[in-house]
Amino acid sequence: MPRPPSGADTREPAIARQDDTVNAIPTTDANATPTVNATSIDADEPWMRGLHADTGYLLYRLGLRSGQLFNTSLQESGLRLRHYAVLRFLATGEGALQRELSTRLGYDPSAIVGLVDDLEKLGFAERRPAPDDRRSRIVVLTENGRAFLRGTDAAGLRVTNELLAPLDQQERATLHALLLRIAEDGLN
Amino acid sequence: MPRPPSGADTREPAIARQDDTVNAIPTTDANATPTVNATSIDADEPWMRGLHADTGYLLYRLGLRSGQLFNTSLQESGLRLRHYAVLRFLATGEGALQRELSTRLGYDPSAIVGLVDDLEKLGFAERRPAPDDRRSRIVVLTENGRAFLRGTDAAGLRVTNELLAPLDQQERATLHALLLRIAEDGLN
DNA sequence: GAGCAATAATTGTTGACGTCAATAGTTGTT
DNA sequence: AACAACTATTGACGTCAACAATTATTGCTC
Repeated sequence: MPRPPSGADTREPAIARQDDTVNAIPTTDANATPTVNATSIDADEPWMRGLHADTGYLLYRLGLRSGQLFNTSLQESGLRLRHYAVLRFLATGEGALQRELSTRLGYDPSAIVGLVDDLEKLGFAERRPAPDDRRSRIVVLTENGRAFLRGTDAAGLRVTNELLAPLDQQERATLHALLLRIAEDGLN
Repeated sequence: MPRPPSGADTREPAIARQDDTVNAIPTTDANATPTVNATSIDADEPWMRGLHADTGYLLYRLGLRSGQLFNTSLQESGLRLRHYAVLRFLATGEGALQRELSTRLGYDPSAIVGLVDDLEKLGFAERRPAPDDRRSRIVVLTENGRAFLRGTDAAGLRVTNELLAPLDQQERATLHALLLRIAEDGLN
């Protein structure tokens, strides 16, 4: 049983397709690669461009690397990137419902449960009953959690620095701005 | 036994406490949060910035989204992003050793095995014995594989377009250039 | 020319992760 | 009082990355 990549992701994430620029195809494929030689068939055929020609793939790959860097930098603290994300989110406000964490961070509600469990176990966060709705729990940072964030802030910056090493300050700023535009688009 | 954040990715199972910075007590939180009020403590403290202030985290998150988009766009073909990556890599050259695929694409050798298995099963690629080293296998694109790439190229472009929707052509170019610089740094 | 370290492909295992379905407790509405 | 919608939670399934171990093979060395 190989790997029939059957259903997985989900239902139609509202793919707003737009062929606007798809039409703008090269049209320069004169040589139809008769034989399979030519050590490096330069990208005169769109479908044989290198992967790095694709911004989407670059994002995918750099995202992986970024996540890995974050995780290794966090590993001695016993947390993972997702815990860190929750902590950082909690630090921006005044505590949040688990539901809120789920939608804002993009994690499944069932994932939030485990993450908050871990954070609670480490004393970095607490669940408190919501006063107005007994179904909800409000998750708040503890003083320990704040201290932890203070302590790992430098490490976080170091990771970002390492990742963006080849860029100067100016370029980092524009990169960040561009990424932010994309991220906010999808209501992340 | 929910999820003790113990050993996972690598060694260092230790939960590891860190008192180092715990001593570095606030100094600016005059109000020791006696209650849980104070609607929004503005980001005058670096460690309570929003997550989106971190380029690394943005990359991580957008990488996820990019991967998902790619996968959903590919799912009807029975392949996943990683298969597509292999195909695209094969298309750039003249076939490759599995070892080569592993190092260049950044996947574990054991992952390559399954990927090539699937591609072979679909008739998109073939394993051939390497003439000079009987340990190695050379993986080559079949004509079917080429046809498949031609067919899905438009879909790939559509995905990238959707992802980068909020950016105009100029901005996409600079984003791509910046990402490429980063990617090539780590020898991807 | 027989041993021996290194290497390529492979198998198997483990933990993290995303998705989905189901359930119990709760809320608001009718 | 009944019912639909919602929150947190549990459990299951499949994908995926990271490793360890194994087999076949190579190249080196003594």
